[in-house]
Amino acid sequence: MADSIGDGTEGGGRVTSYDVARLAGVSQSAVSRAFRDGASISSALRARVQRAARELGYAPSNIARALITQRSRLIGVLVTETTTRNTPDILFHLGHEIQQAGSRMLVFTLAVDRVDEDGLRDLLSFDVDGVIAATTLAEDTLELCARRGLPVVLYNRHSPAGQADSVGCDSASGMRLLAAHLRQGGTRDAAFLAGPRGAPVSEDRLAAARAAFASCDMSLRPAVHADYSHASGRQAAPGLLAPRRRPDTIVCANDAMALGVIDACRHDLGLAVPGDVAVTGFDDVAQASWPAYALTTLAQPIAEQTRMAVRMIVERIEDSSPARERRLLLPRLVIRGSTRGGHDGDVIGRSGEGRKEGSKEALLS
Amino acid sequence: MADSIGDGTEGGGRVTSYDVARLAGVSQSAVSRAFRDGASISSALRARVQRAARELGYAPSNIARALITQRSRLIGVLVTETTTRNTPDILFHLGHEIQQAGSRMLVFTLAVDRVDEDGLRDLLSFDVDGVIAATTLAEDTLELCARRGLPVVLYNRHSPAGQADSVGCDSASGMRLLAAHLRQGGTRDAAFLAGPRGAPVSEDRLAAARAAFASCDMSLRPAVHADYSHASGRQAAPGLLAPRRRPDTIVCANDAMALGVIDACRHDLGLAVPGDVAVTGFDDVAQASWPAYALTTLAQPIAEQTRMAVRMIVERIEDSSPARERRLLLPRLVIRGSTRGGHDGDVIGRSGEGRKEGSKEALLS
DNA sequence: CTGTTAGCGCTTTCAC
DNA sequence: GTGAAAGCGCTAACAG
Repeated sequence: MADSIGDGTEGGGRVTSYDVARLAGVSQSAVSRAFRDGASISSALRARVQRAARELGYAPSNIARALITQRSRLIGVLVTETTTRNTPDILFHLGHEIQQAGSRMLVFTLAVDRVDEDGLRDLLSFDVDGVIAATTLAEDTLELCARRGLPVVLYNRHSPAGQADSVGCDSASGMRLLAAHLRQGGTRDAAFLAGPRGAPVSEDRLAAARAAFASCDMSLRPAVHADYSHASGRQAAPGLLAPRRRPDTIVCANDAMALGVIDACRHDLGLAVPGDVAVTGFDDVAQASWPAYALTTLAQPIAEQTRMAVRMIVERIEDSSPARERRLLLPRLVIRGSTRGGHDGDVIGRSGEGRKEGSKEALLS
Repeated sequence: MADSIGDGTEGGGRVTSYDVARLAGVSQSAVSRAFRDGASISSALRARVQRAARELGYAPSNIARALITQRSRLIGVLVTETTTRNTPDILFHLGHEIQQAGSRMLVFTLAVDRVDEDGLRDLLSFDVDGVIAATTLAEDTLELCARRGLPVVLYNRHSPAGQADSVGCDSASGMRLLAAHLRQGGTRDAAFLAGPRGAPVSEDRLAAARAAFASCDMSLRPAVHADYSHASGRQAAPGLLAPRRRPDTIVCANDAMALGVIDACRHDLGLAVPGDVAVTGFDDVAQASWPAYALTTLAQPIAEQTRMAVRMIVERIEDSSPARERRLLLPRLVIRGSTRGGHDGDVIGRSGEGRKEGSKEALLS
């Protein structure tokens, strides 16, 4: 019985639509149509072709198809090592969503957060249909993409000049939630542990924190910079918490650093969290919920954000209209044991759609 | 000055080698040769072509090239959600190494650890040059791949029938190191927390532990199964540690579960680690070294293993000889605070190349 | 609904 | 070292 792929005897090259056509006694077009839904072909013919195809173990070549359709079904995903390491869920969900959309994720991991012309050429060279970038892209690079007709969606950053669509997390509203919570817990003197200087996500969160704290009449010291990693957070802690003038709260730009700070407090400095110092993060990575840390943090709605990013890129690929929009989803405040006050496990705010801006769109909220 | 990609005026379609040829006043072949190193072309001509190319922002299409060369420069990487979540470093390093090798990683994330014929067809359809699979592939599926001429390298598992190359971690030698260490620390009665029933990595590690413990005259209770996650480890702990007949040591099949067990001990059950119970893991993920856990574990040499996997797949792609080999790299025992005895921070064993088996190769060690 | 024809963007003989 | 022509595996008009 002809039951499986590759019953064809030889061990050699690719099985082509031509082979299938011959075996089924039909034209190549028939084979082509049999493998594309919505094509006008009788179900009888389709069945015949399918049978011949599975007998030979035929699978249409995406590459050949791409050459003619101008759609590779490849989505380029740009990430830094930092993202891969500290927020692996982003990559995971992106892959999942892209797969759902019938495409595949081609991962470009950048050692440094900077895409130059070579990088762009690389992307173009692999014929990706679109790019989702969780990395920094200079405005002129974005312009080149636009000129090339290569859709780009920025993840957790945006193009001030509106040269690309973007989806991000509304840190402003998140930080307002956090500031209110901290205030209630008695925070008087908070320090901010930022990511690398100039890192968009960190800058955004820092600015948001500053604004939120100001409007709550709380002080926020000048930011100290680390590199987003647990180790760097742990390392920055002694300086941040010098006995002389120790802050009562440390707000971190991401969870990994916050976890490092907590470890430093308890294991290096002999400080109790949240007794001596409260610590907060941002992202809500898996480890934040582990009882050893119980980190109060703002949950970046990764599932929603990635879903949105993929939706946007798919739309742009189909549309290619140059309309640019910026979507901001709302983070939730997840209160756990690393801060004072509130009930452990409380979740404040609803994640999901927040604001939507764009050349064509009005502000929603 | 013609300094950057896309100075070409229009915003339209792709720039082809034909366009470049016309601008440079040469043939298409010349353009082709200018972009392939080792092609016979004068440096003068090459320079002229390059200039025209960058003026137009031309980048050769990998797809068109692939169609003729039969090399897509795409490596399919098969992973389960579990791997992505619990050992993100594998994916990260794989991507890194593949990129180094001049190819790109096409990620296929599987919801369940099982590749069937459809999955295979999918892979073939995307014209990957080869596959690195950190997932279960049935022997007959492997045979189909072989028949198709699709090279496959198995990661952390192997084909008993030798139908694919593989690279893994020598858990047997690792467990011997661990058993010796535990014995020294006074372990008398150890339990094993395994991953899902039938999961190859877990089965392998369990068998290795059993053998190692036996040869040290230590007992190892029948395995309890969880699902590799922190949550599942935490959940399994109460059963594992029932007061009646509590084991003095829990050996876990991976770090994530071990971390969950530690959390359960300290926060749910009021047990001290390692005072009341010692806990060990496997993998040495980032969190294992965080002071809140200080998990004694066997370090899977991910960097070496992924490098080896990529080297092997590249060789097979170039060679296509059907020789199959199995490589086992050595894990290191990293002693930290979750076990008794030994000095915190001690590292036992050298990671790196261990055994190498294969139809053509002799056993090395 | 089905087959025939042309051609996607590139590389590769083969002449020169 | 360089150009002309053919063709990779498929889809997209176009007839019938």
